[in-house]
Amino acid sequence: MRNLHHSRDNKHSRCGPPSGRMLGFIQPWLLLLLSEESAHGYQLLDKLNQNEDTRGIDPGFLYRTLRQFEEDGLVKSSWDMEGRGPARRVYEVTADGIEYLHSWVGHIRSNRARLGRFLETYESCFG
Amino acid sequence: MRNLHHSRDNKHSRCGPPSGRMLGFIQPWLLLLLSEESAHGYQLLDKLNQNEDTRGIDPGFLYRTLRQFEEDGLVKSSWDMEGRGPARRVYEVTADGIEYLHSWVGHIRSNRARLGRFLETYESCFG
DNA sequence: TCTAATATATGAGTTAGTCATATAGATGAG
DNA sequence: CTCATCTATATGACTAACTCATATATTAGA
Repeated sequence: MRNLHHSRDNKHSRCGPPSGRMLGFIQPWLLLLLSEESAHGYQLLDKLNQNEDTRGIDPGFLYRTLRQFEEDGLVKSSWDMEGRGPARRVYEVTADGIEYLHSWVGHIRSNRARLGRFLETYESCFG
Repeated sequence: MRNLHHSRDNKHSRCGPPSGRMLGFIQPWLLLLLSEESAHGYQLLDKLNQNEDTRGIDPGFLYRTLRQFEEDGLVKSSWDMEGRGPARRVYEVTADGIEYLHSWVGHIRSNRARLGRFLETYESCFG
């Protein structure tokens, strides 16, 4: 054991200690936020940081993800030169993006159910 | 878009399409199964393949994970030479392993809750 | 004796996400 | 005016967590 109890001071282990964020969790949030209203990266970064569940995302990851979304046709972007500060690249979700979000939600539901089944088995063994 | 709807025929995308397994999901199952009863790798592989939620795991990954668990003190192993076929390395969970499983479950619960909160937000926007 | 099942293991590659850092325009303090 | 800071986007290098392919050895059965 040693440091394994505590999340991040553990350099050698490859067995995925209970810490860190779930993978592939930010992306559906991005599409969902963009479904509510179009926004630029920095704005999305702000919104994600206001939600405890999505806090602390790496900006580099966010911007790259948005560009990838655009390459995949899930969003499209345009420059907003108005207002103060440097130009913003404003993202808008496409019909494909919304469709994709819907299918993503299906997988989220089934993953949630899977976690539930694990917990049931756990509880029938302990507690 | 294009192939993005369908899980795996998608070479370029980095945005995590709704497909594939959740990361870090097999490991708590391993500790849980070993809490129920000690077993060797091949046996665990069998049990995982009988559960739809954990089916299809890579044997190499399983064996490496078990060795890592042992290095971290979560399990301990001994050789079983009896019976037919080649020798089996039998794993037994340790007290640390069980403690670790409990803390893992805490994170699983909170991840499940997070998915729930995402779905709530999604449903308040669509459906 | 050849094939298949049981059993464990390693090397190489991929993917997703992190960390560090670069760049640049706008704004306010002194 | 100029320097620091905020806003905003972006890239390079790295790492962690798997996946894929393959190696190896023992035993059982056709």
